[in-house]
Amino acid sequence: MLGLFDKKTFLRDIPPVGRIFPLCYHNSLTASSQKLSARFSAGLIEPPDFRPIFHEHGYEHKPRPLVIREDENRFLSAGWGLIPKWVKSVEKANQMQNGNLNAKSETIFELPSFREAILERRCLIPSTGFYDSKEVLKNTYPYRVFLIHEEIFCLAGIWDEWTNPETGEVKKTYSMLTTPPNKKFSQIHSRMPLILPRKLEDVWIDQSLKSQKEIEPLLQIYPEENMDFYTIRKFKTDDEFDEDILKKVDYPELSQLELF
DNA sequence: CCAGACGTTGTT
DNA sequence: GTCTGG
DNA sequence: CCAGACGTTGTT
DNA sequence: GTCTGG
Repeated sequence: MLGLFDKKTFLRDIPPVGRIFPLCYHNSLTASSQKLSARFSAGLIEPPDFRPIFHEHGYEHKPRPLVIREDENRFLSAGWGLIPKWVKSVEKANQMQNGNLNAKSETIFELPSFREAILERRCLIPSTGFYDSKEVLKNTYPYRVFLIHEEIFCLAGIWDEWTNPETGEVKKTYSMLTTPPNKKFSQIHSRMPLILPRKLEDVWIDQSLKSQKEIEPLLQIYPEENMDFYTIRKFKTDDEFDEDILKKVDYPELSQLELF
């Protein structure tokens, strides 16, 4: 039974321990900087070389514009995946960044990585649609998800600043909050980004809110009525500026499966 | 006290 | 930085 | 992005 | 080489 024969059979027949499942980590921001400035009443966009992003992939950690409030709104350039300021090594920082693409809204006030940021450093993550994949029979089908009545909307984020102990470089990073899905979204995924109703955008980045009691009521599951989605082509690497990711693509076998 | 973790996802 | 486990 | 896997058999 | 998972 045991011995030479058969480690691999054993591993395959038992659910893999620690198997990791997909997170929410594909986004887009296809608006021009003029449009973004107008939408958020903020000048000079950061990063200064911003151009519309058709497919942003979280594990690339590329700086992109967020919106924060100081005296007035302003853009802040940060990379996806929050590195807490207390992380001591570059190696740990990289690991941590990969693990912190999302922050679960249900536990965000307790966890060491997030509890200070949720009280003090909330940000808007402007988006023109995010992407998520549905898994069916071991295949993945990517979807574009968007709001029917709002070309540009905001996902809830928190951010932090970390100093690289080797180079002294200061890095700004952020996490995207997640919630359970609404009924419609649960067709494709079990977790959903926290979409902020437009009326709550100002409140979210209001720095005078500093307690769990005030902030917790903002962590709501976005209602499905204003959301829609459709299937798109599979993701590729280096397709950040490839606008055909926006196009609807049908998967006949998926439509077949959905009949049952 | 010191060392090590600090996170996300879902349940074949 | 702060908490947990040994 | 990077790291790691990448296969076969039959069915309690 | 290419795909998947994190």
